[in-house]
Amino acid sequence: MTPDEYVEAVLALVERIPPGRVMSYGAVADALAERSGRASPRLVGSIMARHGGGVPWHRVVNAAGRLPPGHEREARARLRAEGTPLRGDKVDIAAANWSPPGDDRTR
DNA sequence: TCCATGACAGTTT
DNA sequence: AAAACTGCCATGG
Repeated sequence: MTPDEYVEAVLALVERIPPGRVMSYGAVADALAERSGRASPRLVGSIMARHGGGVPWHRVVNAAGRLPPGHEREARARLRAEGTPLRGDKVDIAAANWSPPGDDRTR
């Protein structure tokens, strides 16, 4: 799989995240690992930083529910507008965690 | 080609 | 419970 397609797959998955829900970078990487065979949370993060400009990146947070550095304010505002379960300035992962349809592991 | 860096995660101290 | 350390894989210099 070429890097470009990998990026495309990540963006596609992020776009599929329904409003009010979020996914951790690790979850995205894991879901993608089944198709690409290789993935790491860092990669997803890097990809989002470089190509995340056209997708709801605010629906992707790190495992701690922490918002991306430099965009915390914006992400917080958007998440709150979408009804995402927020715990202070973080996302309530336990309640907002989402997995893509077709992924049997969490089902 | 090798070294350093990065919207992260999981484990151990 | 919080902080620090190590592991991950691809990209940039």
